[in-house]
Amino acid sequence: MDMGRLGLREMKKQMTRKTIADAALQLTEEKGLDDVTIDDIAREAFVSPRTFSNYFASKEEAVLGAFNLGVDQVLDDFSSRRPEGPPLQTLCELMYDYARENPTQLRQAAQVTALELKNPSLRKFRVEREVEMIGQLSYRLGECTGTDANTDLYPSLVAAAAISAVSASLAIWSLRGLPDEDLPGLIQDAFNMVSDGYPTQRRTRPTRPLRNPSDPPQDLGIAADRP
Amino acid sequence: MDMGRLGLREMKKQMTRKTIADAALQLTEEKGLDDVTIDDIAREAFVSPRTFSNYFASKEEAVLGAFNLGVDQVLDDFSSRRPEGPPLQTLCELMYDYARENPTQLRQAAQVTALELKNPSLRKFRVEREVEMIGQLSYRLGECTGTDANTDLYPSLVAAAAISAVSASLAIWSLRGLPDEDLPGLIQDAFNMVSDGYPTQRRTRPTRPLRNPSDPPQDLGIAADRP
DNA sequence: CATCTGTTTGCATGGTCTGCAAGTTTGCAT
DNA sequence: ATGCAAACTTGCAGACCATGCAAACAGATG
Repeated sequence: MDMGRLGLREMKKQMTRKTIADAALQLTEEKGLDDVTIDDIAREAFVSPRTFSNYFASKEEAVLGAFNLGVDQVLDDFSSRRPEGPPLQTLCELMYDYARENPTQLRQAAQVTALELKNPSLRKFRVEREVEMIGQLSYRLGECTGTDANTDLYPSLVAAAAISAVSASLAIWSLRGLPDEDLPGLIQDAFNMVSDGYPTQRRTRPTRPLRNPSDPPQDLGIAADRP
Repeated sequence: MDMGRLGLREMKKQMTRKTIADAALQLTEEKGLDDVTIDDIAREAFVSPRTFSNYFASKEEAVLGAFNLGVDQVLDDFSSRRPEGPPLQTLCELMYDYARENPTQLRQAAQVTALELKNPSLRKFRVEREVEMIGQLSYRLGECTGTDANTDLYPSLVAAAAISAVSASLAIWSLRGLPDEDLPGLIQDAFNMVSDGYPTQRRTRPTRPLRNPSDPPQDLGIAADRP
């Protein structure tokens, strides 16, 4: 039997996980993470403190668990693609599409930035996740470009550049107050800047318009093949 | 009075700090950080556990404290410079010079990578430091290029690119076994790759020779002004 | 020397993490 | 349905960690 794709057991587990994560997030927003104990979170989520530890290794992981960044999914998409064209361009397209199609998750991701301002202990954990992503992406880039991520600079640098592009876009978007529909444009700008070699002092397109005909974002990647 | 630039009190403090950090490092290499307690480190350093906590907030900080990366110094140098030329080129020059002049400290920095393989809990703390550096650098870049790091992508992206270049160089250098005199070349390669927009599949120059006349590293930054 | 300040230390407290064993729920096959 | 096995929850215990406080101590200063 298939039990609707997922056994009752697994369903409950996912639900418990989400309940705990949400409780952690809510309490953190209320009182600040430093004034929240694992016992508080467990009580709020109707589980024992011991069970909390079965799901998350720390308060911080729980809070971050409330955000399903979904970027992993993009990385999976990238991994399953046939290598064609400059990796940065592919990644930009994937991220751009993802940002347009999943505004909610991206909005959540950007909220982490705000949380971090009031709860600095979260930072370690978020950036560790980012570095983890860079590692995976770097490995995959090595595979599909025929370079060795352990020997060659190329995969690590490209991976780091791509993740920074997204990360920086989210940060700025957050500081701008999360204006609707702005993020995909920011992401494209970031990738363009990266693959153009960081042209000096070119300013980021202001909040609006999203599309500026005189500065077409489609020029992406052309710089990536120049010797 | 000046007491030879530094009072006895301050001298002792620095010495205690270093003693603790060294003890932390040694024990970590012996037994692995997970099997080392703060009490162990304190005993090894002839201080009370309470004093350990006066100096470091955690075991991990203590271990990292044994490495004086000195990159902060480079950032200070950068901050005190008159803005001229593309920032990435300036940063490359500074880092290149620093790498040539301070092989010991760079070697130490690269050793952190090795430590991380056996002690994953260190990672969080190291990358947090890196992100901290990106933040500072980004702020300074905003200042000296007339852009706002809170609004504009440019400063954050350049800062992230520069730090990744160094970080990736160190990682690969470490994996290659820290061959003498290789690092400055790697750093230049990394910065070149960054400021050329990550040309696809260009392979990193092999371990030797350090200087390859047919691939002059002096072409740095020329891509940074192309519109 | 006398005093003032900053450091070390022990102690106490509250919080976190992990293993273990007992009890409960779910999955699955009969 | 019934029963068994695997997985999950929970309480408890033990080790570790972080921090405030106050007393003792040592360097600085005049």
